[in-house]
Amino acid sequence: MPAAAFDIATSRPDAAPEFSPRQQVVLQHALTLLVEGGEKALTTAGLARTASCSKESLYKWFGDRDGLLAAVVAYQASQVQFPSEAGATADAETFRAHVAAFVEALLGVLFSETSLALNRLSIGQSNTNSNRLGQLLLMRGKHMISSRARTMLESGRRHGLLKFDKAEDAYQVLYGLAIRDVHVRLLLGEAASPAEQDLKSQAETAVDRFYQLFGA
Amino acid sequence: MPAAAFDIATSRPDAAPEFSPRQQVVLQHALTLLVEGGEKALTTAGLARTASCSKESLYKWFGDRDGLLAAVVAYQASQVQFPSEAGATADAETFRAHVAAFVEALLGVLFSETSLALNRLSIGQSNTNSNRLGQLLLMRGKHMISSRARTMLESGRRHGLLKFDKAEDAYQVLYGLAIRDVHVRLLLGEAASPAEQDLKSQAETAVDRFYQLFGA
DNA sequence: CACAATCCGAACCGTACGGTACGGTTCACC
DNA sequence: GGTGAACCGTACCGTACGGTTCGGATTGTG
Repeated sequence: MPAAAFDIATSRPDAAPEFSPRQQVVLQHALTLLVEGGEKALTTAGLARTASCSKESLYKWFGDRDGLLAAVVAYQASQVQFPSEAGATADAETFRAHVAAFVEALLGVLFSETSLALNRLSIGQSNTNSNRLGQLLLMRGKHMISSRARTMLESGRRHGLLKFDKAEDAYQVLYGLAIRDVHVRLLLGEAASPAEQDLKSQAETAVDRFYQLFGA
Repeated sequence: MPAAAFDIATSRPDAAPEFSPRQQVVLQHALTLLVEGGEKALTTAGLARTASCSKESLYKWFGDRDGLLAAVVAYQASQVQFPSEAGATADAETFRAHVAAFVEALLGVLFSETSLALNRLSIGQSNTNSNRLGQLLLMRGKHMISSRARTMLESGRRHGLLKFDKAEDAYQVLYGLAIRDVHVRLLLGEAASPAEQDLKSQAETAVDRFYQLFGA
């Protein structure tokens, strides 16, 4: 493996890769290409042309094509921000609103074109390359979010607002209630129905049902 | 488009493609290659060698590579069987068991390596080729199953065992409770946890929660 | 100005794979 | 036995793309 390749195994999950501004611009172009045309649209020559850089620079910065793909995933993951635990769980009403906001943000991220494109990319590669991309996406994306969610839910349990045994299970149910099969259908290229595009009400319904199951 | 290509647009969703026995053997080999190595492992030359047929025959039967992929999806879809509505909803107990069995079968299909491989393939191609594979998989797979599920749930409602407004919504919730994010995690290459491999108890828990939400 | 580093643009190479052509074999049917 | 269709195996072609190399332009530094 080239020394300049973006190394996943040794990089800490929370260590920002810190791409240079120029590199970030290039990665943004790569992301655009990916969103528009899928993986086969992201060729080294095409990216070099689009981003007005040389292939030499691409290989210098990212090692090889796989390194480039990994960098794109890492870059996008670093761009995604979640509303942080604003205020330590005041009353029941605001906590519930907090959960709903979390779910809405989750839907917003998962249903965005960029997230879909990266998931498609990682899934398409998941049985090659010892599956580096899938691991990266899971670590930087899903596991990150799920740990955030667990602390939120456990905070609700501490305050007697929720009741469950394992936070992980509760989160999984919340996820299932919110996402259902919409994610996979979008990944497969189906368009979201109008109702499914109304993230706010989708989140509300999911939280309603979640409280029916886990409300104290 | 070659005349011999497997045509999706005009084929009825429920019309069996009726591949010849020889072709089915070849498609089975293709499926094996796909499961083992993903899309890039399924080359026309490789399939010809593995299945002991000539590339000329492949192109004669399936038109081109896309036609081959479509044929693989259609073939596998035709292989999947679901337990049919056995007996028209006797008592509450057996109906609930029926629902649980349905969910367990659903989990069994979605988590199988072949289903995962085909979903990975279709998702990977979903932003090319005007997305033929995704459409096919959705029509032959998900929509097929969901219509089956809706009639089952509506039967339960008619007998006063369930309560919901729209069967589609109820099914989506049942799906979400059962699948949660496991499907996507498997698609990304993560291994299922031991608990997630116990389909029967997973299905039971999901049905429990479903009844908490929609039981009459 | 001299020097080094960086990077762009373009040309180039090797390879893998989709698709085609063709000779030879089997087999059903007359 | 003769004929034709279906098919196998293999060789072949064109192309697209990953990766490398190189000349020249730009920029920064003492």
